[in-house]
Amino acid sequence: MNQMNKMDAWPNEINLIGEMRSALSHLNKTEKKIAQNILADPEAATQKSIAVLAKNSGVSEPSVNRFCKRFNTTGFPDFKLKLAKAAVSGIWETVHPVKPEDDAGKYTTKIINNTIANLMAFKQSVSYQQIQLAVEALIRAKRIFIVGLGGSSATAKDAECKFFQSGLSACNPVDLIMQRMVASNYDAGDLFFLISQTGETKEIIEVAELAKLNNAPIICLAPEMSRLSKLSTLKLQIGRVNSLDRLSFSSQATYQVMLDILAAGISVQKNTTARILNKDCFKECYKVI
Amino acid sequence: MNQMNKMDAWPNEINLIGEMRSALSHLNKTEKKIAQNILADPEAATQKSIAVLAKNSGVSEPSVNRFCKRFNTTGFPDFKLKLAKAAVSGIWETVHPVKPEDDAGKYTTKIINNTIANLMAFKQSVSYQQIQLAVEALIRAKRIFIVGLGGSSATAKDAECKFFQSGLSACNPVDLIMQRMVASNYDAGDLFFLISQTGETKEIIEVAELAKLNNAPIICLAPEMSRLSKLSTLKLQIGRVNSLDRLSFSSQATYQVMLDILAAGISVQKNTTARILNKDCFKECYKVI
DNA sequence: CTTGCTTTGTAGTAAAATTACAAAAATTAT
DNA sequence: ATAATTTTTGTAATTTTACTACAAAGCAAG
Repeated sequence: MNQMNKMDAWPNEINLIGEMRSALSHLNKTEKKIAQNILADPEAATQKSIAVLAKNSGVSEPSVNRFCKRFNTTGFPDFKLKLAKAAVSGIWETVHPVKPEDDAGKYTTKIINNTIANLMAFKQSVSYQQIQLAVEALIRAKRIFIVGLGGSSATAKDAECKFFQSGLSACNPVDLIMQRMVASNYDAGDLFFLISQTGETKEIIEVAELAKLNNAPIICLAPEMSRLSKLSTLKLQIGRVNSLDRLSFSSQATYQVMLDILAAGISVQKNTTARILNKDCFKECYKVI
Repeated sequence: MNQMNKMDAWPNEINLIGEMRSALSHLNKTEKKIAQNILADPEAATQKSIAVLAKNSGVSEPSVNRFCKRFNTTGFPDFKLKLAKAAVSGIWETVHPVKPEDDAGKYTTKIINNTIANLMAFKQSVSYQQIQLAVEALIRAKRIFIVGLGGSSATAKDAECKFFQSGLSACNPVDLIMQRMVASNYDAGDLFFLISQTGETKEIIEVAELAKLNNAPIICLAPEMSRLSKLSTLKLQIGRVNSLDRLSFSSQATYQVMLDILAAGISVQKNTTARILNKDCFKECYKVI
């Protein structure tokens, strides 16, 4: 329980640098001076006294103190502590773009950090209620049809596998004609689970429209405000990726984590004891088919 | 580079808690009191003043100060800073299991935090050199055959998609007979990319053995020391999951991130300008087929 | 048991951070 | 445009915190 509280408190502490960065535009002149001075080398800032930092930033000591308190810290020492934690975690910005001159060490670190940053953002934006509703709907459904195209086809396959392992009847039609067939032949108890990273792909929207014509329930895993999202009964929204640069973005992992969460929810809700992933289990699964 | 140096400097700073623990037996009475008090809850210790910590430990303030200096710190504040860093890194090692009584908020938080913890651990254990070698091998290959079964089938599909988008010739045979066919008909320039979360599944090891018989190069994405790993030419090793409990583990996301890293590496290496993920790109991709 | 060494604590000092308040800047109303 | 009000920033004093010098206590060897 103590552990739990610690876990809830952790990301905010770790992301202090990220918070400063994103707050930068809303800060006034004096605050901006301080923020920029710290962000220039956060690691070094943790070694400075308030007097030195104030002088370097060209402001007074109380200004630095007030600045610290604005970022949910009790004062300068507490701020430095949290800054040190943030510096260690390495998650400085929301997105570190991969550059052509990066070596293996650099792009590896960047991709991992970006993924973590995305997950942290996701954690803050995610709606537990929507997850709860989705879990209930998935369990209630007699058949679940999962559709994802292009980059999301792997995610769809993953969903099929995870839902199936949780004891649900999940099916992932891969070809377009099959998808349309399924969507047009809605039967009571069917549920559509549509996945799209853009939420705007023509073909998946067609599937959604067909399903909607038959008043079929649709759960979507898509960015908020997207066309697919608007067509859906229940929206599991994931923040739109900031950049379209394929090298840097790593939101797909977030989609996969959402599936992990749903699978966990299903198992918890069904009071299923955790299933062990071994050969016996596999045999058992395949027997059902 | 700055990033790099910081990472090199890590262990000494981060291991303060470990250092204290291992030094415990060589410490005298007073020092031991202090160490035990700090180790009981390092996180809490970072919030205390030297006076409080001294009183709690039943020693005087200068004793605490001297204690700090013994651990290569300039004094108490510096010690606290390093302690905080160490405490943060410790969180990454912890995996919190999902429990049947957890509500949506709790299991969601746990799954996300576990995934982040896995990624942090991955970041520390990953070999840049192996990634570099894998990227080079992938680019050199004329044809890449990707195989993943069960839970890894989605990851394999994902790999196919990502490699293909990076301009490589990737193919993901899904049925077993096709996989064996491909493995038995090795041609110069072929490369096998085998994915397994256990590294022990019989069917994928068969594929690896067939490929090995033909002296085909094999890159594997599997836990270290697994049978699959031993059969491979180049090993992209991902730490084995601590627990087999399917509810809690979330290492699959780590596999996906590894693919993101490889895709980034391929693009960087090929000096490809980042490809924009839009309809035009898709059309272009399909033309190649 | 006393001498010399090490360890620990006390008291005083220095440094660092915070608060209270006043001055300056910015905003609003006249 | 200017006076009044609010907000922001800095100065100075206070308080808290950490450190140092030195003395006392504990311990070991002669």
